[in-house]
Amino acid sequence: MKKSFYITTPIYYPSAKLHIGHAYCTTLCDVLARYHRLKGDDTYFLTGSDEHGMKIEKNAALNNKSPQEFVDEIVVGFKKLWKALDISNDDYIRTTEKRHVETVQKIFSYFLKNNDIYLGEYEGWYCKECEAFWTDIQVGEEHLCPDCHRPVSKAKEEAYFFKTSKYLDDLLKIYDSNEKFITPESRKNEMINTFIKPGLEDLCVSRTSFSWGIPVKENPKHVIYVWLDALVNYISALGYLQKDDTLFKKFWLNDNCEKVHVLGADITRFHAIYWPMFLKALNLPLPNREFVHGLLMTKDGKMSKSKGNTIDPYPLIEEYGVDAVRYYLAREVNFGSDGQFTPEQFVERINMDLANNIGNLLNRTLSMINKYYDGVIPQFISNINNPYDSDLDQTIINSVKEYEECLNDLRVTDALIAATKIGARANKYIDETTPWVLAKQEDKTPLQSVMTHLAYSLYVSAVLLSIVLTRKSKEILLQLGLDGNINYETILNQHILDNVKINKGLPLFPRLDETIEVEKIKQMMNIK
RNA sequence: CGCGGAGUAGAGCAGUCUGGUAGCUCGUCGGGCCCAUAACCCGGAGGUCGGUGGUUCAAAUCCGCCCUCCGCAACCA
Repeated sequence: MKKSFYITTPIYYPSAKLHIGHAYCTTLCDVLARYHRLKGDDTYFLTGSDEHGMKIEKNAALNNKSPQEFVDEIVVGFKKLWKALDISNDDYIRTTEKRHVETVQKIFSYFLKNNDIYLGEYEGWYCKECEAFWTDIQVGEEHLCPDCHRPVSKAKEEAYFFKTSKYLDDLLKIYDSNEKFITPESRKNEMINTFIKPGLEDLCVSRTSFSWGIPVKENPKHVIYVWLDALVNYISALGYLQKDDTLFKKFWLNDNCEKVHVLGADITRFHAIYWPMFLKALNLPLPNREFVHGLLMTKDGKMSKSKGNTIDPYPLIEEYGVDAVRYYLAREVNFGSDGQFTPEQFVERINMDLANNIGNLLNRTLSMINKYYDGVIPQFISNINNPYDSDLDQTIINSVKEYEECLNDLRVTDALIAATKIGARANKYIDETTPWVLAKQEDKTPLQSVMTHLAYSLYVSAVLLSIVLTRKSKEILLQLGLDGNINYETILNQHILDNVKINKGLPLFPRLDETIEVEKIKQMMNIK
């Protein structure tokens, strides 16, 4: 049976402009989605926005707009950024859309009927800012919100609650049975130590203190509180409890479909604890993996408006191209740990991996094919007397294998390291075989094997990197004389370039002058 | 003692689970090559692995204590 793959980003909150940190997360998901499509898996990639809540209501009022107008405008900006970054999402879910609202309401009603949700009066420590209730242990002796450290106060409010106790055993079983359900593992331990061991409270799933939300049908003065609303996007977008639920059946209900949520550490709790419980209560399958990605920070620490150190992805895309930005994001920071954005590293990464390695390899190879073979790649042959040929062949096979293993395990960074090994090996191969010497020999067989090996190495590199270099990979194939279509099935076909007329063009990635470009980027960063 | 992460060559990191000649990328210095985008290839220098005490024949790696930095609380993946 054909494999399928469903991947989601968090749905971003439209209260401010997106910065490179959001681009980071979305790009990683996009790379994974493109990989699975490339491999021929049935793939569905979802992103979207989480548009309800008190903060939106407030911000809209400050701007003299209705909440809907307010979010509509911001969401246009979100979509524009994803387009600029070549994000290949199959759908974009907005929690204010009818399809989502209806699904959430149906789920809420079902939970009510099923006794998973009850109307209670909560008396507890309430943090107004976080819109959250906390336990005695959690607020401590000083009665501070464990989340925002502001003072909390005893509050009583009529509210609906989800009975977490009913599903706690299920949750622990999930953790035990699937080691990779939440990764990195430290995130799972954090959940257990911080929230489960101290005693998990029932989750408050409605609010009466604001109105910008999905109304509870049975009791319209309540709106459904953020997490029951937001998390459901992952299935409402597929048509769950809607007239047309083809996608939901095809992906979510499909045992052969790997379902992956990528998320930030700040929302781990909701994804790791409540989302599995909701799904259990609905008797639905669980996602296979919840991957908590690291933060892309600057030297001043985490990016934030107040620090003035946020980085807008647009100027970077304009100046260096979408391929370079995507490559930087996918390669620089080890997926799962925090990383630092510095202008120096940005420029260095592009120069080393893209200009010097793959770009220069293409340029020097095509020059030689022009010079020695009038621009036509000869038939692929291997020189048995040349140990370097078999070594390069082996490197390619190993790299492809490693690339697949890494991506199957969501390790994007490692996969790219594997992919760029081919270019590095091929550059070395040129020095080892000295084709300019071979060209002077009468027997052209050795030269032929070198040139065809180089061309093929470039072909494989282009295909592997196509999930990141959405445009330049095609460019490589075009310069090699192919039509620019990426096809993974032919990746191990060494004869794909036999007798193809190359079409040498400009350097793929011009080498950047570090001093000048670092200065430029620093200026971009100062335009707060 | 709030929770969590981190301290390894000039920079950024891997290695720590499963103790046993300290590794990668970049920079730097020297050499090579000339097909190429001052690129590519080879070699050298550079680290008492935050500190300290312990376990051990042996510790970056295991255990104890201490120090420093960062994130989780303000619009913020």
